[in-house]
Amino acid sequence: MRLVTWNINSVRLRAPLVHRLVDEIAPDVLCLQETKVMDELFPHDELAELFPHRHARGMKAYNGVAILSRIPFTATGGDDWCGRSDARHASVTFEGGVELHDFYVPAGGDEPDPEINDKFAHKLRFLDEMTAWSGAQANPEAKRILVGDLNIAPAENDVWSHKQLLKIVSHTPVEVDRLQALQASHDWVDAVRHFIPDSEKLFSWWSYRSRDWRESNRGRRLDHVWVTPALTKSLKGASVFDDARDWTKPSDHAPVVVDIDI
DNA sequence: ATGGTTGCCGTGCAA
Repeated sequence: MRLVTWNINSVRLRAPLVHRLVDEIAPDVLCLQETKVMDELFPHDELAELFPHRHARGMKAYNGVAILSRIPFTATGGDDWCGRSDARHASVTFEGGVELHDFYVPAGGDEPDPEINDKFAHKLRFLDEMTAWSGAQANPEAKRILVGDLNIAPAENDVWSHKQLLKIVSHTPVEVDRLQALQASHDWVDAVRHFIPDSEKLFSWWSYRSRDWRESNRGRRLDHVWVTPALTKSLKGASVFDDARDWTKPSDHAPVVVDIDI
């Protein structure tokens, strides 16, 4: 299974780019975030030929996640978090029992202080709820995959400058601690760092606000693919498809690709 | 220290 996660930043605007993605790297399963469309308006017609199986949870203008697949699923779901119905989680189960969870974690605003920034407080609460959820079902036999835009770049080489980003939301110690607690709660394995060493800079997002994203390369690794230990031996490869960041009218995120024997 | 860009919607807000 070739699994791809991509913050597409409007699935209606960029449905043509999904076609190009399929032409170039042929995902079997594509997990999207920031679809920015309510379910009634999801562009099923444009995507049905590429992905006959689709599960979308969206809302108007903001957030929204979707799982598109060539492989059938046997169940679909998705929870609400922090008491809000803001379409940040979708899940499916494949034959054989492998669960896939697609998340869009709140970005958290600009000010990294939960006392004065409600959006940052929401982000921390969201991560705490995810950790409780993940830990409650932890089981060494379980075959689960967690992907998405987690809006945190945890390691020094997940950002262009560790020192300069320590007080920038997405790389502050308080968020990184929360993400590590989530990861520890089910012994989640980072499928991308499983193949690409920690010593290597690796990013999946580059701001629109730079003249030449590749030349300045001020990126962050915000998009992640994790698997439970029972799936570690099934991992076959991982990469960031940064070519897509150069496409016409690109998303500011690049697709993250993981190959798994399932 | 500042501003830089994008999408959706409606001319502001979130990223």
